[in-house]
Amino acid sequence: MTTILDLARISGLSKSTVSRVLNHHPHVSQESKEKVEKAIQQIGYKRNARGVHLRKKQNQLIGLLVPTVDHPYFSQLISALSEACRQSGYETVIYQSDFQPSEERYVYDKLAQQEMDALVVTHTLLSEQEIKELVGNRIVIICNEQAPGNLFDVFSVDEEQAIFDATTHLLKQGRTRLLLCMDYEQTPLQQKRLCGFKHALKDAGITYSPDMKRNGVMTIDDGLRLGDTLFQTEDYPDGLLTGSDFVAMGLLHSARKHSVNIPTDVSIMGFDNHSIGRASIPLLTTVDYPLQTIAKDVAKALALRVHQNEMPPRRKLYKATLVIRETT
Amino acid sequence: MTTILDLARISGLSKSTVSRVLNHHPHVSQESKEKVEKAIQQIGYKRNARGVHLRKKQNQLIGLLVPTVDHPYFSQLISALSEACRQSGYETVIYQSDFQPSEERYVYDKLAQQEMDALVVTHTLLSEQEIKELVGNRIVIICNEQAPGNLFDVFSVDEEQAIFDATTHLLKQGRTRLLLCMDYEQTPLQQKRLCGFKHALKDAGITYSPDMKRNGVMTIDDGLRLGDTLFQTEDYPDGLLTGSDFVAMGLLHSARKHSVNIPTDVSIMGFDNHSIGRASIPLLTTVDYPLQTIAKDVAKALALRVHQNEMPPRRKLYKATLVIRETT
DNA sequence: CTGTTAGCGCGTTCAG
DNA sequence: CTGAACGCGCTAACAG
Repeated sequence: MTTILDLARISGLSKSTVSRVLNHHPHVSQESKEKVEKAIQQIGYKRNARGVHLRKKQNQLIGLLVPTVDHPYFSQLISALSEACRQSGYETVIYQSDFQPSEERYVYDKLAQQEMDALVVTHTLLSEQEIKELVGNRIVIICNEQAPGNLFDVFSVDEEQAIFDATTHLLKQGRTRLLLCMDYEQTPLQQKRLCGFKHALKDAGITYSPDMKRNGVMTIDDGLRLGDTLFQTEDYPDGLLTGSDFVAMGLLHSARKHSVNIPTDVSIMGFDNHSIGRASIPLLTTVDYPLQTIAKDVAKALALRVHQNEMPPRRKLYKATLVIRETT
Repeated sequence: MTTILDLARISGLSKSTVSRVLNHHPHVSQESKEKVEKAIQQIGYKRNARGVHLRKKQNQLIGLLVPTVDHPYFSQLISALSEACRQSGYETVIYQSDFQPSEERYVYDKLAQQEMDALVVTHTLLSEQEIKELVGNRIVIICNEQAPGNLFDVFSVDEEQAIFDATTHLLKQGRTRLLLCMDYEQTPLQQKRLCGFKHALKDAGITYSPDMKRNGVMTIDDGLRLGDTLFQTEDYPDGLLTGSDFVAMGLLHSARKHSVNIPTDVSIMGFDNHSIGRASIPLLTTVDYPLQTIAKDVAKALALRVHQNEMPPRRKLYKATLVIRETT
């Protein structure tokens, strides 16, 4: 491998002048520039990023913590965030926690060890305090996960309102025996959703009971299984609220298999506004949120903090909207 | 930020002994270990990865080049590859080329500049020679993209055979007016598929004509649009081969909308064996391949080459299998 | 078992 | 406008 020292020798200039040319500094003579350019061509020089990273104490890398990439919600999020970061000059490294706190801690440790300039957290089982303790003064931004925002910037959808609206929509159609499908109940996000759900029920004068929620439902297959359990009984719910369009697709399929008519017998509400909802029969009612906008705001905040991290944490909520189609 | 020099001062040892403790070298006294451990606790030392990377000329980072992450095939691939790499001690940074050669070149340049230890290419518009020219002796592995394998390791599904089998399956059911849906025809992978398609047709005594293929079909919405075009005419094809289960879902939906019966009027073949195919009506016939196995083999090859890159390139083909359900 | 010494490749003062 | 010198934080000979 060749270095800027080789360039210096060949061009007859010093290391520093070569560096200046490489970094397009303003005050270098045209002559020097040309000499260096020629030397670069001559020996096929390639800059060594690792030297730069050490010297500049930056590596233009953003960590992205997700539970799993193989889920339409997270793959959309990764796509948007990754693109937005790249536009701000940062590449994205993916960390999958697989819902394990131990894996999460591992990632925070990587951040503390400066494997990346900042970390975007999209799902966590730890509290802000716990995270803070692990990462110290390094940069963390929380995206679409519920958190108080006392210690870190938080950009997220108002999940409570989203589920409130969705629930209210079902209630207005006369549905009363509702079921809320969640993935991991103990996460703050799911707690918020449960809150919105209870709130809407209360407003409608319906008393909430714990069997109106279901835990561990996240994939198409989960939806299929849940539907098969539900629809083989006689007193299945008449309104199903899911946390993902894919779960809704599973439920829809199962309903049809059991000759349960959608939406006559049961209403189904998706979540995420994935394109699959435009190819389902009947077309899927779902919840949409401004993912692109969120991603851009996160990338902006990231760039800002990398440069200057002494601001107090910010918090921004985004409004979700119902996309009413045929399953409700 | 504290450094190993601080640890050395506090523990009364030298930099090197501290480094040895940190890296769990065999020959260090219990006493030294304890001194260093104590110093670490005392000042809350965290290793600076960037120093290590420069010194070791490695950063335990694997690039993963995909056209887009927001596609079920690629998000599955990323998930599997990312997990397999992590098990080999490598993290994964995602590069989305968005089907732009310019973006691709940008990534190869990053590799040449040692932003990562190696690159896994899952889709490319450049030839092996062109890539080689850009990356020099740095490590590239091609995964599930067709390539001769003269210059790089190639691990991929036998796409030609896969489409040959799928086509033959349709032909055996008496389908004769077939249509092959592809994304970007000019990629080597699509060329291989087209090959398998033609081959099967020839074996059945059917002459291939260019209107038996369709370009630019990749998403659910593409499938919906294509179906709407197809099914509004009278002489639509009676066998549809797709490159993705999602495209198949779009076609399926459109068929139903136009009162075209599946599989009576038209057979539809998916690709990828995504779980969505288990929630479609009718259940989707599709093509399955051993993604986990491929990912593990890629990760192994990666680790091998990082350590010793002087082997000749290897090539391994994996067999795809038909999953026959109800749409054919 | 430990300390000394030398870089890894680069950007950036500070003089001139 | 340019060069000399320094150091980012760490590992790895080599000698003892």
